[in-house]
Amino acid sequence: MTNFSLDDFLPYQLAVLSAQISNEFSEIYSENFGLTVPEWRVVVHLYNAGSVSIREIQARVGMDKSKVSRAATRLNKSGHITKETNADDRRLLKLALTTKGHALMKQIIPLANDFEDRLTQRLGTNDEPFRAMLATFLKANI
Amino acid sequence: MTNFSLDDFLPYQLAVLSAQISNEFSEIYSENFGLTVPEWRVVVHLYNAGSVSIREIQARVGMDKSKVSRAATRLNKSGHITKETNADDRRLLKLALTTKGHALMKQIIPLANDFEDRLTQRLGTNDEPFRAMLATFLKANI
DNA sequence: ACTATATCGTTGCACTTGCAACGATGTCAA
DNA sequence: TTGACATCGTTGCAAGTGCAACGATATAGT
Repeated sequence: MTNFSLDDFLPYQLAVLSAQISNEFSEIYSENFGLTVPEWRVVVHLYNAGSVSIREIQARVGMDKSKVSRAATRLNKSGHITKETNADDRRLLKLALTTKGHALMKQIIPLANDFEDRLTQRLGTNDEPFRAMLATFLKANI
Repeated sequence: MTNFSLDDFLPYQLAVLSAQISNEFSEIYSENFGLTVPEWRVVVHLYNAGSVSIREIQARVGMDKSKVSRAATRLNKSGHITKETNADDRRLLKLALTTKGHALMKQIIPLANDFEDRLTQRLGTNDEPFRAMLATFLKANI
């Protein structure tokens, strides 16, 4: 009789932990600002990267282009981002934050940092090595 | 101007890593045995726990009861598990692996262990502390 | 210039998901 | 026993998902 424990299985552990933390944080930007996870990711990337295409966001934050496209449509309708075609290559879009979108980020960032701080406290002294390993693992796999 | 890097944000890192590893592993049981993630979790838990209710699986593997219910229906139709009502409390079901379901697990477990070994190799010497922290974090949060 | 090929963002489709509502069953107090 | 309430598993529904196909645009070879 072969043994197998789901609790000790790394893919399962990661899925549970990731879902839990993601839900905790998404409550913050969902309840306060009505954002979904894909919308949050798009907005953050635009905040950092300025004016970029759908394709670049897709490659950068690991979401299917249809997901990015629909998130961008919603954000555009809600007035948080602009969508214009790139004159140099008219297949591409140029997405960018509006003033309203920028103001939104200014509000969310402190909340995100607070959340991150609370996570750090939960990890205690293990925080630094944990993050180091996460970074290493991510770098090796992407 | 406030700064914020998605790459260093723990919820994002965990989501990306978890999705990637989960996809890698799900290819194994999806392509070889046609299982979905919820089905895989149900089958594993039945393999470990014997005869249990939907409710217990829900609590144990962190899935909504409707998700467990639908996975159980599919597994029942494919002949991998049995569904009978619990005589002591007829609100409850008793789910259990069939011979076919058991044989399936016997095939998958070695593949799962192989996958876990390859993950361990990828983590290298960081494997043990990484898992220790994961376990601690999970225990503190569930 | 013209044709074949590639890339971009959108959309249709089938499927999954979470949530609420439901019927069925059990519990407990009056 | 009866009635109020709780719990179990299923199902309807709206929303989200990945994937493939599509039109529009760009590129490269001839």
